[in-house]
Amino acid sequence: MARTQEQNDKMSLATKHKIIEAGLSLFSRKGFSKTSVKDIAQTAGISTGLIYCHFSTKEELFSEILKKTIIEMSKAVRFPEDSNISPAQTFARFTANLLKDIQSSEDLSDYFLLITRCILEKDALNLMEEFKKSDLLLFENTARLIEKGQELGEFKQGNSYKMSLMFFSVIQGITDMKLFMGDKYVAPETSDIMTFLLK
Amino acid sequence: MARTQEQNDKMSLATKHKIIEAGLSLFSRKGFSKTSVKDIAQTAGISTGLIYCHFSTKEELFSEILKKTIIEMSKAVRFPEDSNISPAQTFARFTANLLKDIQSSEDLSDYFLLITRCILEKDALNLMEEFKKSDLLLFENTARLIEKGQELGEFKQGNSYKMSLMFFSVIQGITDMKLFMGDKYVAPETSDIMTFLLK
Amino acid sequence: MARTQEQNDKMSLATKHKIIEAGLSLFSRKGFSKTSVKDIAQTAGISTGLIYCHFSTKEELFSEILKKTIIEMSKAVRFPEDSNISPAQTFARFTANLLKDIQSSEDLSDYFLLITRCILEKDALNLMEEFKKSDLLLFENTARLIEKGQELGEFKQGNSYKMSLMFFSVIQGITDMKLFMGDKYVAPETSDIMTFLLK
Amino acid sequence: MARTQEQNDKMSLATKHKIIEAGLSLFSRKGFSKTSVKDIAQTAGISTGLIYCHFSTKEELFSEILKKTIIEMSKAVRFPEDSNISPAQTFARFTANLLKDIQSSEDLSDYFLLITRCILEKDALNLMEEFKKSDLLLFENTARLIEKGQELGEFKQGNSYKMSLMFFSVIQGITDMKLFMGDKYVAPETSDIMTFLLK
DNA sequence: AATGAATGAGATTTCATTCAT
DNA sequence: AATGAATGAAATCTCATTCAT
Repeated sequence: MARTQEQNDKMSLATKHKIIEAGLSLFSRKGFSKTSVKDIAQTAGISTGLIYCHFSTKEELFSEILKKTIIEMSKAVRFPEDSNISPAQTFARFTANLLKDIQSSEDLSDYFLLITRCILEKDALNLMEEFKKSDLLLFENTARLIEKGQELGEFKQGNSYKMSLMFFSVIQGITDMKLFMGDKYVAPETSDIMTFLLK
Repeated sequence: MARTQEQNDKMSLATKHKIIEAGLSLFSRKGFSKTSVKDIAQTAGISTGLIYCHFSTKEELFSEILKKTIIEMSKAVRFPEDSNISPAQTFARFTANLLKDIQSSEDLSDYFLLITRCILEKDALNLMEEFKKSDLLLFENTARLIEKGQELGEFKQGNSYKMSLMFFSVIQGITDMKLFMGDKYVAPETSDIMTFLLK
Repeated sequence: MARTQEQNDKMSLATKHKIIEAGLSLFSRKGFSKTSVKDIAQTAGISTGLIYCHFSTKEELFSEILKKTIIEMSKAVRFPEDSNISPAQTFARFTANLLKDIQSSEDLSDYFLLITRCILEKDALNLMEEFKKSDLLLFENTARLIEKGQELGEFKQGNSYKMSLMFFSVIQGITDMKLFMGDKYVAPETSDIMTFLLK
Repeated sequence: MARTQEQNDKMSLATKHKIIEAGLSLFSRKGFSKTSVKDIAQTAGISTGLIYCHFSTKEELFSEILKKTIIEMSKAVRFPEDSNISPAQTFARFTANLLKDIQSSEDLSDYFLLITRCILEKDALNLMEEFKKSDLLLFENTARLIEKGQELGEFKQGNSYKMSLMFFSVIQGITDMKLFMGDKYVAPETSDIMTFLLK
């Protein structure tokens, strides 16, 4: 008897998930060019060919992972509208989490690494298309959060979009340097980063 | 008639220079993997094989370019001991220059691009070796400059090495984001960056 | 409740038929190499694996389709022994039908296309084996029809087998050229083809 | 000392020639899909990679060979304007040569095989583009030759272009059948083929 | 020193075939 | 019988490196 539709879907999804996990991990650590499809398959514990049942090219796999990454990050910075937590606190928590992640090379830092490492290997323009599809949501969400903080008098005045970009520039830079220097890197404190936002 | 030793040396040096120029330009714009040895030869206006008379592998060529780049940057941040210019002014000038370069994608920004783009593609550990050879001079010079500023009461107190790393992290991040976003990027002002340092 | 033997057989036969239909259509239009087993399954509306319940390899499927095709064509040229229609008329009708089919890319022309396109992609020798199994019936039937025509004084004298081959060569060539040139092809008339047979 | 430009050109040309020779032979005998680039390289006695110094893809190699083939055939059918040989004689010679070639699987027949076998494996439309580039010269040259014959009263009246296509259809068909049947094939005589043209 | 043709190892990709369900 | 996820061998293509001249 054939497997049911449901069973197949579950298998397929599980495999796709394994591939994306392996891809994220390898792309973010080794970059696009130095990560081979074979690598990814081995890490995911499947055959090379199977990857091509789920993604038509290596590029497409990368693209999809990047898209997911941006969405994931976007979620992480989302400001809880009805919450009692102030923008400054949201930022501080997010930043502290990130710094911890960067220090221990986990979760969130993978996302930044992916963007840092891999985007730079590829046509920035092509990737901006991906970004546009995600509507630059991340930067805009963050800008909106900054505006809230400015209204509440927590943050300095200024162009909120520019400040949002500055914030992510700093994070990018820290992620880069950590990757680059490894254990030699002495990470800044949350407060160091908040300096340019807080009054 | 055979060329004299001297003539040969001069030619050889000129060729090597051409290769390094071409390499810096291509590696910083396209990254290590996407730059082929043939590309470099064509840009330098020489034959592919000739590169291997001067460098034994593509890796070595990259390494040498990186080393040169770090030394060059190190020079640019060197604090003029006997000058009348204060550390804060030195930093402000350097930062302003850099931001201008980044905006117009020139000179100094090439160096940062090279580090950002290419280091990340390679084994961070391997490259740290290169760095060690260059003695992490850049970061230490900068740390010393920060110390001077602290003595003069211009800069915040704190671990100067950590602050030095923070400074370069910010610069790295800005270079990345500019490359990534192109014209969409709204660069910060010098003063935004100096916030991290100034009292 | 288990299906009866009979029901199973009927289903099995229906499936096999669907596969052969899909195979004929795709092999004749796209050729052996460019037709994938998955293509055939999709066109037949079944799963890939099911094809292997009915045919052990892609080669075997092709072989079987070819065999059927040759038999089918053989039937089409069969001379109705007891009929009032003369050999010349039989030929003329067959040829006219064929030319019409070729012009509109239908039925009979599929058979010729299959032979033209696909046989050529494969080991001619291997396929001759298939042909032998079909006893070269087609060519011989046709030769016999030519002999009848010769007896009746309708056709030129000559080696009837050779003339039969010549006839099919001409048809093959026309099918090829039509496929190759598409709308640019100006097909010959029935009479043009009959020239070499008729007195 | 480096090789001179001339030496390099000679080497390069010799290699390209070897590749084209090997390609023509293999493509015409085995078809496009079943001929691997490795095959061609081995037949040409060179490394696989070297083929890609001369042709950017397998498709391009095939295309170039096809173009050459069409030109070559076009030359073979060219009517010598000022000659004493009549169109009928030109045709008869060409046809006789071709039949001989087909029988012994040589030279000219390779060209027809290439067209027959390989064109059919590929997008007819794509290849028509190639043909258009060659201006369908072959068919038109032949049509012109037929017109001469008609003026001289040697050939039947009728649309010369259509007759030209018919002629090549017959040749194609014969080449196909010969390939298909091998030694079992009994080829027609020159006169059988001329029937279509002669009064 | 200089050339660029040539090599060959390794990457991506395709697809006939198998297999667990 | 039926499914389609999974495999793995083989194909195309790239490119750092070598080598004859």
